[in-house]
Formats: sequence, structure tokens, C-alpha cells
Amino acid sequence: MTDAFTGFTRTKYCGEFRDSDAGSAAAVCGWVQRRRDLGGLIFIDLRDRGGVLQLAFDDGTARDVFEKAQSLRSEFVVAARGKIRERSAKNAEIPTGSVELEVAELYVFAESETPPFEVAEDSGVNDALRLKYRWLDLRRPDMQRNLILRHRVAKITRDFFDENGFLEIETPYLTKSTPEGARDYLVPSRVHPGEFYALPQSPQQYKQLLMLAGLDRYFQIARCFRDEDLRADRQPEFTQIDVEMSFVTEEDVIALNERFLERVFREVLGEELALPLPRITYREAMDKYGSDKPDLRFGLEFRDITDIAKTCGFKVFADAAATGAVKLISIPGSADKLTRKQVDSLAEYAKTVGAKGLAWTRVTGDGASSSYSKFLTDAENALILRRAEAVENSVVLIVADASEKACATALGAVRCEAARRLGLVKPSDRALLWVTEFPMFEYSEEEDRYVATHHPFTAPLGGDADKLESDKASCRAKAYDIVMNGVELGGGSIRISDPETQSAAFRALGFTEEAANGQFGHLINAFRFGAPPHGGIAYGLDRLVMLLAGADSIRDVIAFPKVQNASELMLGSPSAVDEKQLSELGIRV
RNA sequence: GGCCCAGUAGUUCAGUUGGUUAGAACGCCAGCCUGUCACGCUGGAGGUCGACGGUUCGAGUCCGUUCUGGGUCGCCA
Repeated sequence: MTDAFTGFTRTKYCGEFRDSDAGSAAAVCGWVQRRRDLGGLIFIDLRDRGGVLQLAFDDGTARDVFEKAQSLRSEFVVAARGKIRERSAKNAEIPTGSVELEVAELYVFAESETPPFEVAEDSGVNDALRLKYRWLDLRRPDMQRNLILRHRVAKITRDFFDENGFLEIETPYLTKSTPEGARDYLVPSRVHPGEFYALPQSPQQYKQLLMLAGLDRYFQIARCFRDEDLRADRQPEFTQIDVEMSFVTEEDVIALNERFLERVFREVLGEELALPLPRITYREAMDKYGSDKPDLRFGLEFRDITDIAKTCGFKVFADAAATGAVKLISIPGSADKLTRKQVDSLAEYAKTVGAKGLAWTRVTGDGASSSYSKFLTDAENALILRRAEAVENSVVLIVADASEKACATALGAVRCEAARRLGLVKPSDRALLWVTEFPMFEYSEEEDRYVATHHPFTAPLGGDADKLESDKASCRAKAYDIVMNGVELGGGSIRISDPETQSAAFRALGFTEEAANGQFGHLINAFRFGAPPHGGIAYGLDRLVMLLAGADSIRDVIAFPKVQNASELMLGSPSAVDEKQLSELGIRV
């Protein structure tokens, strides 16, 4: 039987009681975490957002209250009044472990069926079940900590940018489809049958227009939508911290954002970031780590042996070196941990990330054993091991590919996988850096043309402006990414602010003037009326919170996420709609 | 669209070479228990081995298809 709720005022959250509260009256409410019925003595762990408090019922408890306590089960919603007292047996493991509530009044506001899984930290329950019963999953303390942390990051964001003169301005969610970039989510228009709004992939164009409008400094915590396949760090709707500023250079944007990150780390983790953050260029990142978002929590920098490979007698190396590259990493102190079998397993992994194969040498106390040395001269083998700086107990891993980029990308993935398997990363390690000087363009095999690496409004690097159309492959941009632990946390750029350069950029991307005007006419037009120099950045809030929380997936820092096939298991979206809705929208079945 | 992993009790898992009645822990139910805090003790209930089809004297186990979830490549300006 439950009690009618006629109002109840808690003293404070369960987890907030301490020694100093002993002797005072208290009222608490929450969910039954656990019942320990010792016969003449009952303990209830009561849980709310703030933590857990032990309720005690004993021979001093009124009989009807005691009997009510006997009937409590997991996840019942209850409230209790009584007196906080010091425990006779203390529990040092929990913050409230030295006190308990001596219950005088007990109310049961709701009973509960036995939950499909235990509401507890580290439950290890199947994701699908957790998401179907997300409201139970979110009762778990670790999930509540994550959502609280997310709130704090959002609060710090608003405080920081407000204090630095930024205005929070909302931009539309119903906007216009742009064929560049990710697939759009489309929303049919009832008023304009056959026409569609698009949900924004980011507020990019609006925020630039706000700069043209003279708002000078803007930020927004904005939901963005991309209809692409999901990953552990990618959801179809996600949240950006979107920032744009006028009259700034890259240095201004980077300096301000370093102070923002410093503030987040200090207030959320209690850690001091060493500023300025390290910076490496895109070129250097690709050359040393085979990634534009390198994980710098461990070393294992690449060494290039293309020159040695070119002239060697091993066809696999020589052929790759002729047009591409041969690169290696050397992992010291690993030969005793990476057995022959495990190296083979890494080679299998390498193939899944695009490598043709993985050549290796294990340097042990007994000398070197190698998958390729028999094809090379002693001098060439020695040269490679010297280049690798391979000391005793090292493993050297080599990738050769006729495309330098494919070689670097594959070895980069192997580098991260090897570090993971060898446990080279401590959970507390954090490595933040800026990656700068991104290329303006990337060649897209699929489209057989150059596409914008960042977006078509990114300004070319000072010295590279004349390469916009003449040397697309080597033209670099005033673009920068902030990277943490191998995850792209955010990225931004200085934007093009003069119409001439913008036209050149569109021409470089293969847009005719008509096409450019058709898609971006509003921006091009606006640039003719006095565009201030401007630039900005956007962070993936979900990823930032994920890393700060130490979560493995952004699903763990989003209250109601979607699963890999982009459906939401609790409400069951997407779902079919009835014919009437479709016909109203002018959509034929 | 491709590749990889998982699916057995409410939950997390084990299940040998294909062979008798599919097990454990936790949870749940009942009884006992006055200082527990993962309380303890005793007893009990609980299974379409994801689904369908096939091979076989016999399938949780082998094969095929499919569904669900996860990871990843492509994709993500």
C-alpha cells in the first residue's frame, strides 16, 4: 500500500549528511537501493541524486513503521523523517558512512516491480536493455555523475564566454539543405509540398552572418544533425559548443580557447593545464603519427625508411617505395609482451585498417627474428634497425604501401592498437594539442574532384593564397583542430571575409558561379556589404564530456542516445506515421 | 554497403569431441536472524539456449539464412 503524497520537504540530499548532522532532525526522500533485514533490525540504503543514506529501524522504532520497513523492496519511492545519529558501526567506504537516519516516520509514495537489471554502479548490463529502460539506467550513480558533469561543463561554457563578451544567440533548426558535407536530415514542408527544410549540420553559415551583422562575439550550445553512420563517438544528433569572433587571427582564437579549456579542466577535474598547449602542423601529425588527430599519450613516432626500401631487393618494400612510402614504429620493452602470435594478430588488425600487410622484427636477447630480413642484405637490415633505434626487447612494425597516405594511416591505426594492447596508456593520462595548417582541399576519389577539408569558407594560409586555384594539393588553410587523447574535440578556422577570395575558393572546388550563387548566394551577397575579418571554433560537447568523464562512448554522456542503426529504443523512433500525415505533407507512399 | 565480436534463467556468465535431467553467481520468493552495509543461514521458483531452416539416430554445440546489440572500414565539408 502506498501513501498519498500531500507534500514533503527534504532537509537535503541523502548523500550530503555528515558527522556534524548527528543529533539533528532530518527528512529525506528517494529510491530504495538495498534492504538489509536482520530480523529485529532493518537497514535501508536510500538513494537520490546526491548519494546514499542508511535508514535504520530497530526495537526503538514504532511497530507499524517497522512493519512498513519490512515491506520495502528495491526501487520503491519512499520518504522518511527522523533524527540523524552516529552509527555504532561505521562504514568508511561511503561519504555518509558514519551517520544514519533513525526513522520515526516512513512514507511509501510508490512501489516498484522488480527492475529488469540492478540499479547499481558498473552494472555491466547489455546496452540495448539499458537503453530500453533508460529511466532506470539513468538512476545509476555513474550515469548521474556524467549528466551532472555535462551540466557543469555547459555552465562553465556559458560563464566563460559571457565573461569574455560573447552573446548566446540561437540559430534556426529548420534551415536549408546544402549538398556539401554530411547527409542532411530533411523535414518536409506542409505549406510547400515537395519542398524540404534541412536540420543544421552545424550553425556555420548563421554564425558567420552574425559576425557580418556586427554582433562581434557569439556562442551557442547548439544541437547539430548529421545523417551518417554512428560510432562510439558519433551520434546523429549531437551538441556543439559553437563560437565565432570578429577582428581576430588564429592566435587570438587559440589563446582564448586555451583559457576556456584551462577553466574547464580546473573546475571539472581540478587539474591545471600547462599552457600554451603543444601545436603540431597537419603535415607533421601525418608524418609522425599517421593521423590528423594523434594520440600523444604515448610515443611510438614513425620512422621513414622509404629511402632504404627503394633500393632494396625486397619487392614488397621496393614497389611501395617507388610511388608511396615505407614507415615503421619501434616499440621498446615489448618483445617479451608481444609474442609471435600477438604480432600476427596485430598484422591481421593492420589488414582491417587498409594495410597490405605488416612486416616485423622482434629484437630479443637471442638476437633478431624478422618476417622480412631474409629478403634484405645484412647492411640493409642493420640500417633499418638503426633507423628504428631498436634496442633489445623491442618490436619493430613496418607498413609499406604504394600510397604514402594509406601507409601512414594504416601504421597510425596500428600504432594506437599496439599501445592499447600493451597497456601503454594510463587512465589518468591526458594529452591535448592543436593541429594546425590543415590542407585547404582533399582529393575525393568518389567525386573525382577536390573537396574542402574543413568547409568552403575557410581562409587560406597567408603565403598560400595564390595557390588556391593553381596548386590545390599544397594549399594550406588557417584551420586548426583541438585534439585530446586521439579524439578530435573541436575544430575551427579563420574564415574568408573578402568576396574575391571566396569566389576563388568556390572556383577551386569546381563550383560554377551560378552553382555557388545558388547554394551560398546569401553569404556571397552578404560579403559585399562590409564583412569583418572573423573566425571561430566549434567543440563537440559530447566528446569533451566523454573524455572528462572517462566514458568509452558518448552514449554514456547523453541522456537519451540512439543506437548504431540510429533508432532510439525507449520511445521506438523512428516509426511509421499514418497516411493522413503523409498526404498532408504531400508525400506519396 | 563491407568486415569483426556477442546473443544460454530477471541480470552477468560457464557449458568439454555433437550424447542422460542445461549449470554457477547475483537478483527474486518464503522462513530464521538486533549492527548490517555485496549482511548471514536454510529452502524454493525461474530456461522456446535470439528466430527460422538444414545436417544427424541425436544439436545449446555443426552448416545456412535472418533478427538484435556492440566495434570498425567506407561515410562523417
